[in-house]
Amino acid sequence: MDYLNPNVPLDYYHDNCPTLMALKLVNQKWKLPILWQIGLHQELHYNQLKRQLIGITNTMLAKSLRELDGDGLVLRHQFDTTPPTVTYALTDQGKQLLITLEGLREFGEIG
Amino acid sequence: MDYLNPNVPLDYYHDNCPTLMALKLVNQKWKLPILWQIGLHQELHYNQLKRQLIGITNTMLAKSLRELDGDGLVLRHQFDTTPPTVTYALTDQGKQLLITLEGLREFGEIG
DNA sequence: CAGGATCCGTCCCGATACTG
DNA sequence: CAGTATCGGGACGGATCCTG
Repeated sequence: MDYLNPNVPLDYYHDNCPTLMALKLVNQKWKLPILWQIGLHQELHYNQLKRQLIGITNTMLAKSLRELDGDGLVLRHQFDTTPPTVTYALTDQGKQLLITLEGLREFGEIG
Repeated sequence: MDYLNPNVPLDYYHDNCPTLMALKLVNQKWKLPILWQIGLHQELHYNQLKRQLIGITNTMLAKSLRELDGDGLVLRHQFDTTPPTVTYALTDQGKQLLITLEGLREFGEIG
């Protein structure tokens, strides 16, 4: 709780504070639901995933998955068949993040 | 981890899932820093708070404080003097939320 | 001292259409 | 099957100025 120094602008912390960095990983509409679904099924194909997430568009799903992959939360497995097959699974980090966020769930239920 | 039902659109969960609700409380640029600062000092005047948060504008600080108050995370104490004096403190919920988010800090440090 | 009002740029997100 | 390309609206955040 000692992240803020009066002489440093906030943007510095947004790029360095671990808590804010962790929050940024899931601060987009579909990211957490995507992580939940993958965690729930261990491994999912792109279209399987899309069917679970009612209302999501290809644009958002593909973009979110790319970012989650880049952030090391999900693992993309591509099989070079025709038609192509891709599956997504959680990394250990992704699993750890979901576990950590369970703490928030209890809070939300109280409030 | 069983929040998502294939037959229900996501917006429903955004308004009902405790985890997403808890996340929404702090999913704005200055909210968490504001909570940290108040928690750090127990109680702060508006301008004291503003001086700690380098770069924040009156618009954002006042708006964030109003919302945090409305969400039950901070407590606004107004003294009808001239000039007016207002102090902000954390509610028990606000304190609890900060404690919970400490879990995220550990995660961010690993990643 | 503690804000409110207004304007404005940016980025998130959705809709639609197309592809190796 | 698993995406990409493009367009557009709306919310979020910042800048500036004003006030009881």
